[in-house]
Amino acid sequence: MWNEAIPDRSTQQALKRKAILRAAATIFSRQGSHGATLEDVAASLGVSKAALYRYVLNKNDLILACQEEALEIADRALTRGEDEGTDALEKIRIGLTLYLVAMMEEMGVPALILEENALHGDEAERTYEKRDAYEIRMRRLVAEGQADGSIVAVEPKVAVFMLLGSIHWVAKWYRPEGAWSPEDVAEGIVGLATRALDTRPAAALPAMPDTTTH
Amino acid sequence: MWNEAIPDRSTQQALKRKAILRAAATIFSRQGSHGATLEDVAASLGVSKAALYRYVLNKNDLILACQEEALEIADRALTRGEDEGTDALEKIRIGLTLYLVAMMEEMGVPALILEENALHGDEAERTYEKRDAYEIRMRRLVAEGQADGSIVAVEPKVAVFMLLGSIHWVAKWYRPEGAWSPEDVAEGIVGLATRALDTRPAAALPAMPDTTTH
Amino acid sequence: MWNEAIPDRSTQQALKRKAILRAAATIFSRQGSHGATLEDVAASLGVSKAALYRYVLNKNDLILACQEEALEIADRALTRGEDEGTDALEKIRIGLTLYLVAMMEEMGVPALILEENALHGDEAERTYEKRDAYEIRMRRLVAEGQADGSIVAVEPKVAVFMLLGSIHWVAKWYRPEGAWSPEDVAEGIVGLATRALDTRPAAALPAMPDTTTH
Amino acid sequence: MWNEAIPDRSTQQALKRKAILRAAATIFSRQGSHGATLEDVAASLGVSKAALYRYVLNKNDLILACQEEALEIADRALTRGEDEGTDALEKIRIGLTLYLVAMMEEMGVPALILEENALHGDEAERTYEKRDAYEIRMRRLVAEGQADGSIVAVEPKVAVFMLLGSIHWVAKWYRPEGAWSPEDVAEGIVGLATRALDTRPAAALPAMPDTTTH
DNA sequence: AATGAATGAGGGTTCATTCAT
DNA sequence: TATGAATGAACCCTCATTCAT
Repeated sequence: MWNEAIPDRSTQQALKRKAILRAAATIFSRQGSHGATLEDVAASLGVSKAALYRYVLNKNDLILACQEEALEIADRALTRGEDEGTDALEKIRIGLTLYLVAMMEEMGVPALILEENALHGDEAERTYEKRDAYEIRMRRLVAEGQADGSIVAVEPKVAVFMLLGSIHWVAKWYRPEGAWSPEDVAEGIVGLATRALDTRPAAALPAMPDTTTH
Repeated sequence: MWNEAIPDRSTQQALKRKAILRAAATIFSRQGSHGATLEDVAASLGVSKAALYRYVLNKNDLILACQEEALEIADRALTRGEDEGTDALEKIRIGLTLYLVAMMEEMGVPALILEENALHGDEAERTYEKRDAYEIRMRRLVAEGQADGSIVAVEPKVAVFMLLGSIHWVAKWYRPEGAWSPEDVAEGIVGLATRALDTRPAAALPAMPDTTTH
Repeated sequence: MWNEAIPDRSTQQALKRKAILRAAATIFSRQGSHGATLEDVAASLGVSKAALYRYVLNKNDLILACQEEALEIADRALTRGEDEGTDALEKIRIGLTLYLVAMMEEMGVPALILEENALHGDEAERTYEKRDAYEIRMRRLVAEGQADGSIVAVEPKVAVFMLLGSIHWVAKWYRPEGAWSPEDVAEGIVGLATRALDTRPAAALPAMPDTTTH
Repeated sequence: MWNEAIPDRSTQQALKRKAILRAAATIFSRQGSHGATLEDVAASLGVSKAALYRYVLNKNDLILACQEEALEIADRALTRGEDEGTDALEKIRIGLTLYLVAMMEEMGVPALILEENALHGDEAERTYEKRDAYEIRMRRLVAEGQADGSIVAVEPKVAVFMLLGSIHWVAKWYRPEGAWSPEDVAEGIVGLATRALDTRPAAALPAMPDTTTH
């Protein structure tokens, strides 16, 4: 009854692992996976480098786990987009917006940009496949939008690359300390990027809090 | 490996340095500056690692030079855009398109993406300033476009981040062996990205050669 | 009075320490003291690594204790050999045979082979001295055998090294799961090794159970 | 013509690799492969740890190479024994003696004793097979000797284990600074060990230079 | 001008050891 | 008493950099 709040051991473990992923994602995202040391990650959590190894197999495993987490968030977000959107463009808009917000909340970073040779090992193959699957899913939505009249005629691949570029780039410039909330940023950037595909683009776009520091 | 014509000594030097920058840019862009070794760069040129040190001070200098080169190309491209475009949106469109094409031709990569801590040293400060100056220049153009009626009302910062994200992301997916020429890619992606800002967006966009491998 | 059967605390302690030594000896003998981790030892006992520290000072102490145990077994065996053997060769034969059997039974390994730098600390000196003392005792027996006519003329040192090599090597090849019992092995290998010294060597040697797996 | 004596680059490389193997074998033999660090090996050659990596893939490769070298020496020695010996016992005697001498001369150690888990990787499997092949070859010779009447009736496996134990153990006690030359040691220990198998054992054995330090 | 060789510094990983529970 | 968690030291390995040739 009253020990509901006391998490058992395995929950503790999971929480700590989650915290490590979060810290790692932030650092990987900024410095690149090769430029980030486990020492960096550990220091940002106030623990020793060796302590990480109770929660993570090795650096590669950590990178992989971050990427997997991001992909799952992306997938879940897109699924909700498909459920809630009325046309394909709206599905994409919702999917990407939720992705950015969820990443910020759960991982502390808007997106995870990895170098080409960041992942290796058998597990990595499967992760790359998931990433490809996500892109294909997006392309299908673009094609769907062209069928339902919500999206203009463009090569779907280019459309998706353009969207993902805009989205992922947020990791390069967004600072949580700034004046914009995660929602501001997500709606602002996704609203703008999807306008490129919109067959009936609005004249005005969501306003964002003014700031001189950004 | 690097026998061109036989110009005088200092021209030779300059040519070889240029070749090194090109090779380095490609590799840095793919693997990140920390994930790429000088051995990688040297190997891609068919020379020994030690040979690089005749043309480059050290790894940091090499990274810096790549970044400087890219910024100069971006600046030159934008200047031509400003000269040739009739309204601000067109200036941007031309500036970005020329940037992508020139990068491909001169550096072998559509863009150079660097990690946050890739540059260090005194020289690096100045380079960061140049990069900021370029972004500010872009933002001014967006504001100009909002004044001249070619660009919709959006926070200029967001507009520029969205454009640069789309543009830089090309480095992640473009493969020169593919069916799309540098011009195809540049026009395709810039055309789409700038449509997001367009007050009078076209219904159709430039078609691209069909391909199943992309 | 009535708690005779219930071993008191210190007996319990001693029993567990003995079990740890046994487990450790087996693992050290196979993997070398440096190649074996305390984790390995603990796992083979089904306890946690930290638990070992209740019974053992540290890894060095554990190694030392194993070696001491082995030396005591060797000494006791040789003493029985001297008591029971009629000539020096027989004393040696009995001493070595009993050693192998006792090691198997008490320590789980036929012999403990340690690397040169396995032991360190002050205690280690005394252990090395005991080991030397055992070798000297063996050499004296060889000399005694040359006097009583049971052992051929050889440099006693070489004779002892040859005997101990044969004996210790058993640790490298003997597998308790195999077809040979500890007694088979001990009599077989000691019988053969001592035949090298025998002035009246038998034409035949003790037969061993046939096996194709060894 | 006159630069015959100047070894070309690849010969230099081979020489240095050989020197590394020699140094490593000595240290591995004394401290065990796990107890020896590459720092130890490098220091004994007066070079830096990193320098080793120009000649060796990694530590495992180094261990493997040492073992391979020892096995080749053993094989060559046994082949010469088979060529030169008149009966099987003499073949073994020659083969083992040459092995010990050659190991001392070429590797600086009389034998290489490795822990059970010293080798790993795909290559290791093949090395273990070679080692097994050598033992089988020895057992066949024992059987041959029982057929030609030179060797007494014993289980060949036990005979070979006893011989190899005596031989390998030399690594534990032989010191090149001592009064015994490699030949003294080899003939002394092999002479004694093979006497155990001899159907017509000599009454006396080769004398060895007297020494009180051994 | 170019290269092979060598090195020091740094990062990933393991492990003996300690400590709070 | 026993364990999970944490750590510092040590080791393997890589790589930017230098140097002799």
